[in-house]
Amino acid sequence: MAKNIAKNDSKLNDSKLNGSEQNANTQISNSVEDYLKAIWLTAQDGAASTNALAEQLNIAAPSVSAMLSKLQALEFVVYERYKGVSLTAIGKARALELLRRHRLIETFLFEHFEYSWDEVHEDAERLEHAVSPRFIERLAVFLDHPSHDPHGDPIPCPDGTLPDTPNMALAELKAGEHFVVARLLSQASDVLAYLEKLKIQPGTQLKVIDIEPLGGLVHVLIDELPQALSKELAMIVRGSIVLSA
Amino acid sequence: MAKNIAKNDSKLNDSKLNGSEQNANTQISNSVEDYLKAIWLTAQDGAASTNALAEQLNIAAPSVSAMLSKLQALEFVVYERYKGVSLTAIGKARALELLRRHRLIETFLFEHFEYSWDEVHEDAERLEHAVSPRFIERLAVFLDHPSHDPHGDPIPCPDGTLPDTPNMALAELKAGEHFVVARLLSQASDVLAYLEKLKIQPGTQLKVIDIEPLGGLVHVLIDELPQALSKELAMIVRGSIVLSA
DNA sequence: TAAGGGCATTAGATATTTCTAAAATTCAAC
DNA sequence: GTTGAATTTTAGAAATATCTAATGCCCTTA
Repeated sequence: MAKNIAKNDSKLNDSKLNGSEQNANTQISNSVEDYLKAIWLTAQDGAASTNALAEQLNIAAPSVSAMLSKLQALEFVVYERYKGVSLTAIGKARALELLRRHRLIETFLFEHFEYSWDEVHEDAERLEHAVSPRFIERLAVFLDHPSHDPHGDPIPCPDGTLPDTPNMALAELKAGEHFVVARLLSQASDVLAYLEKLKIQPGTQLKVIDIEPLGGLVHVLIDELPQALSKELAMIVRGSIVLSA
Repeated sequence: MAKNIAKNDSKLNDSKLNGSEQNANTQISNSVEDYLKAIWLTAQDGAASTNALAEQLNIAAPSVSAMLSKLQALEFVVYERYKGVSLTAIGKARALELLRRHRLIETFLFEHFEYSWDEVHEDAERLEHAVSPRFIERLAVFLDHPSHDPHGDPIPCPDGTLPDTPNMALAELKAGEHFVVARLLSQASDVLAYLEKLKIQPGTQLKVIDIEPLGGLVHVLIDELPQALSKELAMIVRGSIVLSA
């Protein structure tokens, strides 16, 4: 079926797409959902490359190619061979809806089922495809409509907007500044576990003692204790400057 | 692949099954899980017919035939062409594990997410395939290890045993006897809604006023109010006799 | 501007689960 | 026992999503 689509594709092809109108509310497969989410996570509002998606999804690049043609036919993406792919309004809405499910589920597992920070992701990854709109609505009420998940990532609202999220990197601060951590830009469990050991989590307050000039090593004070973070690690710690100590 | 299996099958075929030992803990598909559960629900410890399974699963009979051959090869069932199918010990364990997931999830949705009695089933049907062992373990703790779900159905224990469940049919009582409802043997939402309207639910106490001799109509007293149930309906209301009023 | 490397796509195949239509089997009734 | 209806299975096909191997495209570098 990917072949047929690809053949129609060969010259110019915005004409006569088959599944035209009904895709705003159509039931879509887990795979399609995953691709849409991956495109959003990879490119936000820009264009994602096939290889980047293949890596994000852990799927071989040719499989991604075939699926992109299918998503194009479904009008979830705009895709030009060899040029990358980006989400249409409908595709983006679907991606954000899935992201909302994912992050609400993570929040629930973390707050009520005593999951550790790095355990939530893989379970949420499967549950997000299985929950109904009713479940998500009730879950949001149960959690009292949180705006951010345990990693500090914003939870998309039902209307498709994203809550504001402090996004300054710890690595960009200057000596003497005070900082409150809002978000950790990583899903890697070893990274999260390391940061947890340093007591760096959403809500943590810290002070920058000094920044090493060459490698960008960041010296901070957390709970009166001095700690050091590499520039790379300090780049994924996001938050905002605070004025008073 | 079903064809290959079927061909090997033709004469006698308990020899050289391929996936022999590892199926006790192997990851199995949603479909396979559903079939195992359906076999258990249809036949408990006996043998289920192809058509009965097809109806239970809402799948065409030939599809069921093919799948049964596959389940046989996986050693989850004992299956003889034209003779019906029954679960092996491994298959039964898998079925009960899924049933445990299903009923714990139903209990959760009912007790904490304000699902109505008849809403829980369809959501549980999808979630049961998506939850991890960790999730179920935490859920059981969260719910304080319930023995029965909102319908009064027993929740299998992790070791594969089933809690005792009062199982006398309301239709089998005699005039003057007192009864406490434990279980409603139906998943049909119209049936459940009707019984809810009559205030007949697990825990309800009632008294039998009279039983109509020909059609078996049952007259009962619930909360001082007289009600009448058909024999058919009174057959799915299960529970136990109580001595004191 | 020609070559080469890297990225992306086509080609061809496999696994899984399902369907409808047609053939086979079973079993009960005559 | 034979027949006929009901049940069950085989045959053949389709949809979905994935893979590896081979080819095609693009763009930088010389």
